[in-house]
Amino acid sequence: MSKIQLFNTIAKQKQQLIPINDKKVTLYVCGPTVYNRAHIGNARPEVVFDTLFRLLRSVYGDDHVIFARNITDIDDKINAAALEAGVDISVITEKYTNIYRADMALLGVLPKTLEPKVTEHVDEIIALIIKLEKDNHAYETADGVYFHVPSMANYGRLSRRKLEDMQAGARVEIDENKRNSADFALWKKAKPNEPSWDSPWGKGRPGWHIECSAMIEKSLGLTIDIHGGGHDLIFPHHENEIAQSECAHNGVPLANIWMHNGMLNFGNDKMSKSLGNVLGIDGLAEKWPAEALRLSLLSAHYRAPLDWTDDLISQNVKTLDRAYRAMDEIWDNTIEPILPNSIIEVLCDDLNTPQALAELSTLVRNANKAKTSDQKAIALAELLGAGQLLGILQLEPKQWFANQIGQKDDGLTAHIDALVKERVEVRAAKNWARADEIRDELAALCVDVKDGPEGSTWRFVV
RNA sequence: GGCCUCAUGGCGGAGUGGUGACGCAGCGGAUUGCAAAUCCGUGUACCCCAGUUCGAUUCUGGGUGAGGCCUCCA
Repeated sequence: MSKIQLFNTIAKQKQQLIPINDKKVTLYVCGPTVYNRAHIGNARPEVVFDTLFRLLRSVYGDDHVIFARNITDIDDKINAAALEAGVDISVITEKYTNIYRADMALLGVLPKTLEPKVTEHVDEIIALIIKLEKDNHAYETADGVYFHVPSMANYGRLSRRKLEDMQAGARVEIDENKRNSADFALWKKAKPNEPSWDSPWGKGRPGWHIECSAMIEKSLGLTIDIHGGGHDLIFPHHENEIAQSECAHNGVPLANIWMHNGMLNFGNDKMSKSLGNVLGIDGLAEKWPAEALRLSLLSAHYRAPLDWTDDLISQNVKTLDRAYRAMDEIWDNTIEPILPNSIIEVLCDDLNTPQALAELSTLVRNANKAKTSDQKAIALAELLGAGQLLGILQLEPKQWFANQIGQKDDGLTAHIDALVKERVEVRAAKNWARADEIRDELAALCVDVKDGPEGSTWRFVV
């Protein structure tokens, strides 16, 4: 069995993944708050951890990996959106949950094993808070229940922060309700007309961090193998998850390996709604093949920041085009995928996707050089397997090329066939002028003709 | 102010204590009626200054530059 090395944020180095139970490898990634559409930045952790999921499944078996990603469906921003639209929060959350799932499916992200929601775990959240309060890690105030950070001796392990340092640089306003400025809300008491749930502290709703602690405990156990999310979640979100869970569980670690993906950069400007440069997945997918968006997200190592540019996407469209062209030449829909060891090996080294793409280009070259039917069958099988691991190259090549210029009607295809047929005839008559003229006409239709000893073939190009 | 990343050719982007992947673009060749595609070959790079070392892009220290977090933003 392949050994998987992963960079553990908490240890600041690569460590071998040793599952607590290799028949039940557990992975949890923080998911979206469903109050609007997802942008491409939200997609990076989805695509990165989906690739990890695919690798884990290939190593431990499809049925032995449990991947949970939550849906946060209780939140101030959801309340605001619901209030503005004059509807119940469930209308907002259901709408955007469905859109989110559809967007991720577009990017080749596999469905999760579990998709816990906050609204379905309010009881567990309350139980956890009661436990923390009983053990003097939490206290009630006029507006809620807070976790008392100084009650945890080793708080700050993940983000390497010291309580004193944080207070020195604290920019948060002093909250008279809190005993310490670092304390954070476990439960917020409801203001009039806010959506709320009953609790021992009256009507209210959970704080931000507690949901993940409760959902992990219920769905996956006290300690999970891998916990992932964006780099920006290290503090305070993951730090606080650790605090809540470990204080409630007598110090039992919440996760053995913490993984964090780097942020996407957008030129000089941070993507923000006020700048109007938020790149939605739906908008990008109208302009580019979704598969190229996924490949672009995998083109840099997951921990590195990634500059998101049109040029990057365009380059990855070319990469896919080349791979599909190679597959098209040796296509046989009876071939079953073979997972190439070269790809598995580099992915096992902290998910080195750029190196995997280098291996992929070798596979493409092998496919182009394949002469015998055996060579072709193996080359195609390995390309399919590489695609399966990376979540790309899952279309039939013909479909990819057809998608490049949208839906084709039969009339156009017939027209192209006729032109190509005429061209074959004039070429046979060595009427090169007319042949070139027809090629120009075809080029205008985004059609590329290839002349070979056995006639001419054509395909759509970008 | 505190914590954390990063710095590789025209561009993107891996990796390594000793000939510096891979892709795109460029160039040469094969192939082609000419092309396209494909194959073969090829030039150009490791931020600066010290130190360790026979030897550093790779390790250590310092500097400079960029980014992230410290604000319920993936």
